[in-house]
Amino acid sequence: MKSMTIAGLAQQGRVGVETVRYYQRRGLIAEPVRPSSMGSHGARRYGEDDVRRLRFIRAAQAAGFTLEQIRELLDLDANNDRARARALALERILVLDHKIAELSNARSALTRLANACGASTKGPCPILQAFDL
Amino acid sequence: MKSMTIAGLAQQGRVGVETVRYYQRRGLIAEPVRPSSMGSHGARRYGEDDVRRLRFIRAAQAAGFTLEQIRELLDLDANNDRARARALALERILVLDHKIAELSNARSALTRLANACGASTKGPCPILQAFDL
DNA sequence: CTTGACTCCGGACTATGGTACGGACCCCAT
DNA sequence: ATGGGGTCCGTACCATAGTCCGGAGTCAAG
Repeated sequence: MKSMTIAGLAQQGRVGVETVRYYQRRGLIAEPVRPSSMGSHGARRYGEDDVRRLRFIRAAQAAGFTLEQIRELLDLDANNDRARARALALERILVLDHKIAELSNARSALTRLANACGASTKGPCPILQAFDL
Repeated sequence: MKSMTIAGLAQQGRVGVETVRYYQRRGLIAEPVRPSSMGSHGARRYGEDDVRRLRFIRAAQAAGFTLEQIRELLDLDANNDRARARALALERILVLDHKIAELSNARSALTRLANACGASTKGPCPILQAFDL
Protein backbone atom coordinates (compact mmCIF):
# COMPACT_ATOMS: atom_id res chain seq x y z
CA MET A 1 0.00 0.00 0.00
CA LYS A 2 2.92 2.31 -0.71
CA SER A 3 1.51 4.13 -3.69
CA MET A 4 -2.03 4.76 -4.82
CA THR A 5 -4.04 6.65 -7.35
CA ILE A 6 -6.33 9.55 -6.57
CA ALA A 7 -9.26 7.27 -5.80
CA GLY A 8 -7.22 5.44 -3.17
CA LEU A 9 -6.07 8.67 -1.62
CA ALA A 10 -9.62 9.97 -1.49
CA GLN A 11 -10.75 6.77 0.16
CA GLN A 12 -7.99 6.84 2.78
CA GLY A 13 -8.90 10.42 3.57
CA ARG A 14 -12.63 9.69 3.56
CA VAL A 15 -13.35 12.34 0.97
CA GLY A 16 -14.43 12.25 -2.64
CA VAL A 17 -12.09 12.29 -5.61
CA GLU A 18 -13.46 15.67 -6.63
CA THR A 19 -12.64 17.04 -3.22
CA VAL A 20 -9.03 15.95 -3.54
CA ARG A 21 -8.84 17.63 -6.90
CA TYR A 22 -10.41 20.73 -5.40
CA TYR A 23 -7.76 20.80 -2.65
CA GLN A 24 -5.09 20.52 -5.30
CA ARG A 25 -6.49 23.51 -7.11
CA ARG A 26 -6.51 25.40 -3.82
CA GLY A 27 -2.89 24.49 -3.25
CA LEU A 28 -3.48 22.31 -0.20
CA ILE A 29 -2.20 19.15 -1.75
CA ALA A 30 0.65 19.01 -4.22
CA GLU A 31 -0.06 17.54 -7.60
CA PRO A 32 2.50 14.75 -7.94
CA VAL A 33 4.49 14.50 -11.12
CA ARG A 34 2.90 12.16 -13.54
CA PRO A 35 5.14 9.23 -14.36
CA SER A 36 4.30 9.62 -17.99
CA SER A 37 6.46 7.37 -20.02
CA MET A 38 5.84 9.56 -23.00
CA GLY A 39 4.04 12.80 -23.72
CA SER A 40 2.36 14.10 -20.57
CA HIS A 41 -0.43 11.71 -19.64
CA GLY A 42 -0.68 9.05 -17.04
CA ALA A 43 -2.30 8.85 -13.61
CA ARG A 44 -0.58 10.53 -10.69
CA ARG A 45 0.55 8.47 -7.74
CA TYR A 46 0.15 9.36 -4.10
CA GLY A 47 1.74 8.06 -0.91
CA GLU A 48 1.36 8.06 2.85
CA ASP A 49 2.43 11.69 3.12
CA ASP A 50 -0.51 12.74 1.02
CA VAL A 51 -2.87 10.74 3.20
CA ARG A 52 -1.46 12.44 6.33
CA ARG A 53 -1.85 15.80 4.68
CA LEU A 54 -5.42 15.07 3.69
CA ARG A 55 -6.29 13.90 7.20
CA PHE A 56 -4.71 17.00 8.63
CA ILE A 57 -6.91 19.12 6.42
CA ARG A 58 -10.04 17.39 7.64
CA ALA A 59 -9.01 17.69 11.28
CA ALA A 60 -8.11 21.34 10.91
CA GLN A 61 -11.45 21.95 9.25
CA ALA A 62 -13.17 20.37 12.22
CA ALA A 63 -11.26 22.86 14.33
CA GLY A 64 -12.90 25.62 12.37
CA PHE A 65 -10.02 26.68 10.17
CA THR A 66 -10.96 27.72 6.66
CA LEU A 67 -9.20 26.09 3.73
CA GLU A 68 -7.25 29.28 3.25
CA GLN A 69 -5.99 29.21 6.82
CA ILE A 70 -5.17 25.54 6.47
CA ARG A 71 -3.16 26.36 3.39
CA GLU A 72 -1.22 28.83 5.49
CA LEU A 73 -0.67 26.27 8.24
CA LEU A 74 0.68 23.82 5.73
CA ASP A 75 3.00 26.46 4.32
CA LEU A 76 4.11 27.24 7.85
CA ASP A 77 4.85 23.59 8.41
CA ALA A 78 7.02 23.60 5.35
CA ASN A 79 8.73 26.81 6.46
CA ASN A 80 9.09 25.91 10.10
CA ASP A 81 7.61 29.21 11.19
CA ARG A 82 7.04 28.40 14.86
CA ALA A 83 5.97 31.84 15.99
CA ARG A 84 3.30 32.26 13.36
CA ALA A 85 1.99 28.76 13.88
CA ARG A 86 1.76 29.40 17.60
CA ALA A 87 -0.07 32.68 17.03
CA LEU A 88 -2.58 31.05 14.71
CA ALA A 89 -3.17 28.27 17.21
CA LEU A 90 -3.72 30.64 20.12
CA GLU A 91 -6.00 32.81 18.05
CA ARG A 92 -8.08 29.84 17.08
CA ILE A 93 -8.28 28.62 20.68
CA LEU A 94 -9.97 31.88 21.62
CA VAL A 95 -12.51 31.53 18.87
CA LEU A 96 -13.02 27.92 19.85
CA ASP A 97 -13.63 28.81 23.48
CA HIS A 98 -16.19 31.33 22.40
CA LYS A 99 -17.87 28.84 20.10
CA ILE A 100 -17.88 26.08 22.69
CA ALA A 101 -19.52 28.39 25.22
CA GLU A 102 -22.07 29.45 22.65
CA LEU A 103 -22.96 25.89 21.75
CA SER A 104 -23.19 24.95 25.41
CA ASN A 105 -25.65 27.75 25.98
CA ALA A 106 -27.63 26.63 22.98
CA ARG A 107 -27.62 23.12 24.36
CA SER A 108 -29.10 24.32 27.65
CA ALA A 109 -31.76 26.28 25.83
CA LEU A 110 -32.70 23.27 23.73
CA THR A 111 -32.84 21.03 26.78
CA ARG A 112 -35.22 23.44 28.42
CA LEU A 113 -37.27 23.57 25.24
CA ALA A 114 -37.42 19.78 24.95
CA ASN A 115 -38.52 19.51 28.57
CA ALA A 116 -41.13 22.17 28.19
CA CYS A 117 -42.52 20.56 25.06
CA GLY A 118 -42.52 17.12 26.65
CA ALA A 119 -44.01 18.15 29.96
CA SER A 120 -47.60 18.35 28.87
CA THR A 121 -49.68 18.26 25.75
CA LYS A 122 -51.56 21.44 26.30
CA GLY A 123 -50.61 25.03 26.36
CA PRO A 124 -48.16 26.62 23.99
CA CYS A 125 -44.70 25.13 23.54
CA PRO A 126 -42.55 28.20 24.09
CA ILE A 127 -40.27 27.89 21.09
CA LEU A 128 -39.68 31.58 20.70
CA GLN A 129 -38.88 31.91 24.38
CA ALA A 130 -36.52 28.95 24.34
CA PHE A 131 -33.50 31.07 23.60
CA ASP A 132 -34.29 33.91 25.97
CA LEU A 133 -31.37 33.18 28.25
CA MET B 1 -40.65 52.60 21.03
CA LYS B 2 -43.78 50.64 20.13
CA SER B 3 -43.43 50.69 16.38
CA MET B 4 -40.44 51.09 14.12
CA THR B 5 -39.36 50.91 10.54
CA ILE B 6 -37.14 48.24 9.05
CA ALA B 7 -33.98 50.11 10.03
CA GLY B 8 -35.05 50.16 13.66
CA LEU B 9 -35.90 46.49 13.58
CA ALA B 10 -32.56 45.63 12.04
CA GLN B 11 -30.80 47.65 14.71
CA GLN B 12 -32.69 45.99 17.55
CA GLY B 13 -31.84 42.61 16.13
CA ARG B 14 -28.23 43.59 15.45
CA VAL B 15 -28.44 42.69 11.79
CA GLY B 16 -28.44 44.71 8.58
CA VAL B 17 -31.53 45.96 6.82
CA GLU B 18 -30.72 43.75 3.87
CA THR B 19 -30.61 40.75 6.16
CA VAL B 20 -34.09 41.49 7.47
CA ARG B 21 -35.34 41.72 3.94
CA TYR B 22 -33.60 38.47 3.14
CA TYR B 23 -35.35 36.77 6.07
CA GLN B 24 -38.65 38.09 4.81
CA ARG B 25 -38.04 36.55 1.42
CA ARG B 26 -37.19 33.28 3.13
CA GLY B 27 -40.43 33.45 5.05
CA LEU B 28 -38.85 33.83 8.50
CA ILE B 29 -40.31 37.23 9.18
CA ALA B 30 -43.73 38.33 8.04
CA GLU B 31 -43.95 41.36 5.86
CA PRO B 32 -46.31 43.66 7.71
CA VAL B 33 -49.10 45.26 5.83
CA ARG B 34 -48.17 48.69 4.66
CA PRO B 35 -50.32 51.32 6.23
CA SER B 36 -50.68 52.98 2.89
CA SER B 37 -53.21 55.70 3.09
CA MET B 38 -53.64 55.46 -0.65
CA GLY B 39 -52.30 53.35 -3.49
CA SER B 40 -49.87 50.74 -2.18
CA HIS B 41 -46.79 52.54 -0.95
CA GLY B 42 -45.61 53.50 2.47
CA ALA B 43 -43.03 52.08 4.83
CA ARG B 44 -43.91 48.97 6.80
CA ARG B 45 -44.00 49.15 10.57
CA TYR B 46 -42.60 46.57 12.95
CA GLY B 47 -43.12 45.91 16.64
CA GLU B 48 -41.68 44.04 19.60
CA ASP B 49 -42.86 40.69 18.26
CA ASP B 50 -40.73 41.13 15.21
CA VAL B 51 -37.71 41.97 17.34
CA ARG B 52 -38.26 38.82 19.39
CA ARG B 53 -38.59 36.81 16.25
CA LEU B 54 -35.42 38.27 14.83
CA ARG B 55 -33.49 37.59 18.01
CA PHE B 56 -34.80 34.06 18.05
CA ILE B 57 -33.48 33.56 14.55
CA ARG B 58 -30.01 34.72 15.56
CA ALA B 59 -29.97 32.53 18.65
CA ALA B 60 -31.19 29.51 16.74
CA GLN B 61 -28.52 30.12 14.14
CA ALA B 62 -25.91 30.13 16.89
CA ALA B 63 -27.31 26.74 17.90
CA GLY B 64 -26.49 25.51 14.43
CA PHE B 65 -29.95 25.45 12.91
CA THR B 66 -30.12 26.40 9.25
CA LEU B 67 -32.51 29.12 8.18
CA GLU B 68 -34.74 26.45 6.70
CA GLN B 69 -34.94 24.62 10.02
CA ILE B 70 -35.56 27.86 11.81
CA ARG B 71 -38.40 28.54 9.45
CA GLU B 72 -39.85 25.19 10.43
CA LEU B 73 -39.43 25.97 14.13
CA LEU B 74 -41.26 29.22 13.71
CA ASP B 75 -44.06 27.47 11.84
CA LEU B 76 -44.19 24.92 14.64
CA ASP B 77 -44.47 27.71 17.13
CA ALA B 78 -47.42 29.07 15.22
CA ASN B 79 -48.98 25.61 14.98
CA ASN B 80 -48.24 24.51 18.52
CA ASP B 81 -46.73 21.25 17.34
CA ARG B 82 -45.07 20.18 20.58
CA ALA B 83 -43.98 16.73 19.47
CA ARG B 84 -42.20 17.91 16.39
CA ALA B 85 -40.56 20.80 18.20
CA ARG B 86 -39.32 18.43 20.86
CA ALA B 87 -37.98 16.03 18.24
CA LEU B 88 -36.10 18.80 16.47
CA ALA B 89 -34.64 20.01 19.76
CA LEU B 90 -33.47 16.54 20.80
CA GLU B 91 -32.04 15.89 17.38
CA ARG B 92 -30.10 19.12 17.51
CA ILE B 93 -28.80 18.39 21.00
CA LEU B 94 -27.18 15.23 19.68
CA VAL B 95 -25.49 17.14 16.89
CA LEU B 96 -24.45 19.80 19.37
CA ASP B 97 -22.92 17.25 21.72
CA HIS B 98 -20.96 15.83 18.85
CA LYS B 99 -19.83 19.26 17.76
CA ILE B 100 -18.86 20.34 21.26
CA ALA B 101 -16.78 17.20 21.72
CA GLU B 102 -15.15 17.78 18.36
CA LEU B 103 -14.27 21.36 19.18
CA SER B 104 -12.94 20.35 22.57
CA ASN B 105 -10.66 17.84 20.93
CA ALA B 106 -9.52 20.46 18.48
CA ARG B 107 -8.85 22.77 21.37
CA SER B 108 -6.62 20.20 23.04
CA ALA B 109 -4.75 19.62 19.83
CA LEU B 110 -4.19 23.34 19.36
CA THR B 111 -3.03 23.73 22.93
CA ARG B 112 -0.48 21.01 22.41
CA LEU B 113 0.57 22.65 19.17
CA ALA B 114 0.96 26.06 20.78
CA ASN B 115 3.04 24.55 23.57
CA ALA B 116 5.20 22.62 21.19
CA CYS B 117 5.80 25.68 19.03
CA GLY B 118 6.52 27.84 22.06
CA ALA B 119 8.78 25.43 23.86
CA SER B 120 11.91 26.01 21.87
CA THR B 121 13.05 27.79 18.77
CA LYS B 122 14.73 24.89 17.12
CA GLY B 123 13.48 21.69 15.65
CA PRO B 124 10.36 21.37 13.61
CA CYS B 125 7.05 22.68 14.91
CA PRO B 126 4.91 19.59 14.41
CA ILE B 127 1.93 21.20 12.72
CA LEU B 128 0.93 18.18 10.71
CA GLN B 129 1.18 15.98 13.79
CA ALA B 130 -0.87 18.39 15.89
CA PHE B 131 -4.14 16.71 15.08
CA ASP B 132 -2.94 13.12 15.40
CA LEU B 133 -5.00 12.37 18.47
C1' DC C 1 -7.20 -5.06 -29.79
C1' DT C 2 -11.27 -3.75 -27.94
C1' DT C 3 -13.87 -2.56 -23.94
C1' DG C 4 -14.61 -0.69 -19.56
C1' DA C 5 -12.85 1.58 -15.60
C1' DC C 6 -10.21 5.14 -14.21
C1' DT C 7 -7.80 9.62 -14.77
C1' DC C 8 -7.17 14.44 -16.18
C1' DC C 9 -8.91 18.97 -16.95
C1' DG C 10 -11.54 23.13 -17.29
C1' DG C 11 -15.64 25.08 -16.49
C1' DA C 12 -20.26 25.17 -14.88
C1' DC C 13 -23.39 24.37 -11.23
C1' DT C 14 -25.05 23.79 -6.22
C1' DA C 15 -26.18 25.28 -1.45
C1' DT C 16 -25.98 28.59 2.28
C1' DG C 17 -26.27 33.07 4.02
C1' DG C 18 -25.93 37.01 3.03
C1' DT C 19 -24.48 41.93 0.66
C1' DA C 20 -24.79 45.44 -2.92
C1' DC C 21 -27.12 48.09 -6.54
C1' DG C 22 -30.27 50.96 -9.07
C1' DG C 23 -34.52 53.02 -9.89
C1' DA C 24 -38.92 54.38 -8.10
C1' DC C 25 -41.33 56.16 -4.55
C1' DC C 26 -42.56 58.49 -0.14
C1' DC C 27 -42.25 61.27 4.20
C1' DC C 28 -40.49 64.91 7.02
C1' DA C 29 -37.94 69.01 8.08
C1' DT C 30 -36.47 73.24 6.45
C1' DA D 1 -42.41 72.87 -2.11
C1' DT D 2 -38.30 70.72 -2.32
C1' DG D 3 -34.55 68.02 -1.17
C1' DG D 4 -32.34 64.38 1.31
C1' DG D 5 -32.75 60.24 3.57
C1' DG D 6 -35.32 56.09 4.21
C1' DT D 7 -38.05 52.39 2.04
C1' DC D 8 -39.35 49.04 -1.49
C1' DC D 9 -38.33 45.73 -4.95
C1' DG D 10 -36.04 42.79 -8.05
C1' DT D 11 -31.85 41.30 -9.57
C1' DA D 12 -27.09 40.58 -9.37
C1' DC D 13 -23.12 39.56 -6.95
C1' DC D 14 -20.03 37.62 -3.09
C1' DA D 15 -17.46 33.87 -0.32
C1' DT D 16 -17.03 29.16 1.09
C1' DA D 17 -16.68 24.47 0.07
C1' DG D 18 -17.57 21.55 -2.66
C1' DT D 19 -19.99 18.60 -6.67
C1' DC D 20 -20.96 17.41 -11.35
C1' DC D 21 -20.09 17.23 -16.37
C1' DG D 22 -18.20 16.16 -20.85
C1' DG D 23 -14.47 15.15 -23.60
C1' DA D 24 -10.10 13.20 -24.18
C1' DG D 25 -6.51 10.18 -22.87
C1' DT D 26 -4.74 5.84 -20.69
C1' DC D 27 -4.24 1.42 -18.76
C1' DA D 28 -5.21 -3.42 -17.83
C1' DA D 29 -7.86 -7.60 -18.56
C1' DG D 30 -10.03 -10.52 -21.54
